[in-house]
Amino acid sequence: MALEHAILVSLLEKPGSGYELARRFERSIGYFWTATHQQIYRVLKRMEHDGLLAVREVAQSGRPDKKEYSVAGPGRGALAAWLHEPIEPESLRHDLAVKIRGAAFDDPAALVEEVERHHRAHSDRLAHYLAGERRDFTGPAAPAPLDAGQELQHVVLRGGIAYERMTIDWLDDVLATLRRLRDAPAPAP
Amino acid sequence: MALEHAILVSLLEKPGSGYELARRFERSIGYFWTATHQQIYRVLKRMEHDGLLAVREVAQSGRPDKKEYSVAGPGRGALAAWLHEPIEPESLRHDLAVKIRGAAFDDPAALVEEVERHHRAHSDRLAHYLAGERRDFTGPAAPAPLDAGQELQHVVLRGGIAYERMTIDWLDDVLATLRRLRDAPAPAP
DNA sequence: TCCTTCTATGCAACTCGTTGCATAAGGAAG
DNA sequence: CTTCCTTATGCAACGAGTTGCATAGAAGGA
Repeated sequence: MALEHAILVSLLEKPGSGYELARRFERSIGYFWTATHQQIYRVLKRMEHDGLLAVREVAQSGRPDKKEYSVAGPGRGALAAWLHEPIEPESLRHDLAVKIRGAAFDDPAALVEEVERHHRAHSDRLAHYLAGERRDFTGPAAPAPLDAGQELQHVVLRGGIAYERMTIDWLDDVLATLRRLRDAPAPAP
Repeated sequence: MALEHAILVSLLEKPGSGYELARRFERSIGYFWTATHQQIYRVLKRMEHDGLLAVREVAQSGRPDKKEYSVAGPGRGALAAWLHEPIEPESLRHDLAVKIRGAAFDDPAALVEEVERHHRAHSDRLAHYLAGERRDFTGPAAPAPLDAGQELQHVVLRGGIAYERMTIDWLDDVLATLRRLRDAPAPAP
């Protein structure tokens, strides 16, 4: 049910349509929770039916009409209730780690290219996060002082930055290990 | 389909029953991929039906019989094929981050306890990983030199250790931010 | 003696999430 | 003029994952 809560937070930060939410889930909020537009539309419909959200039909010129969703009173209540109940520390789902352990039963060197691809992807994300941090929080165009909401968004973004930095360092470690296994003769078991 | 591959890797490392796999998914492999016993039993059945796995009924004394699964030829092939096809860099699902952003619309201070709980859980996991590293890879009882499979298991474990260290540092940052927001008067928007 | 825990497997019902497809109007590129 | 991209919403089918429950023998503690 965490998608519901992510939607509530995003709509509290700024009301918007399903389409707009889907795009936010490719950026910002999506760094910590992903969803496709299908899922978002379905959940929005259910949440509106349950009275958590209010809809407003917005006619637009030059583009299709949209339904703008905003959080209703019970939606705020549902979010508050969730915030006060404890959640389990998340567990990772890291398929690359599975692949690396699997490489022992195949050719470890064949993974080098794949790991390099991931390395580039994480470097790109890091650059993107750092640009966002300068733009919204630490650069000259950023508001000062920050309000509570911005402070919290910033600390979450710092988590994303720390995650990408850690991952990049680890992928360097993985690459060094794969290359060592490729170049060194395998020791007898 | 990544659960299939995680199961293949785990069974190649050591054949075992569904029950044993479920316990491995609470430790070792489960640090990077989680699954309940229901899912494991269902997927094992399907994989056996598809010819990826072989089963052997093992009678035991003093406990129920078990079905020991091992990887069949086509299973090895399926794993190799997966290893050679590129996968998308994973995206996080971090509900605590959603909660932190949501705290802007509730009481940020109310999250302190929850974040401290997560801090303790991650510290415990880190201690657990470090103990495993000493036992299997760096301590006096560890084999030397390590073979390729052990080197790869070690680099994956180093990733888990780096992740926990990074998370603990970030949670310290989160706690400092929450306490600052609690103690400082909110600046006018 | 009863109650719980451990080993071991499984069904049924449900929600969550993905993939493929469909529609429809406007604008930009070729 | 056609093709592609963007905005905007949605259905249908499937696969992934969770939750609750059931069974059953052996061991161990209250």
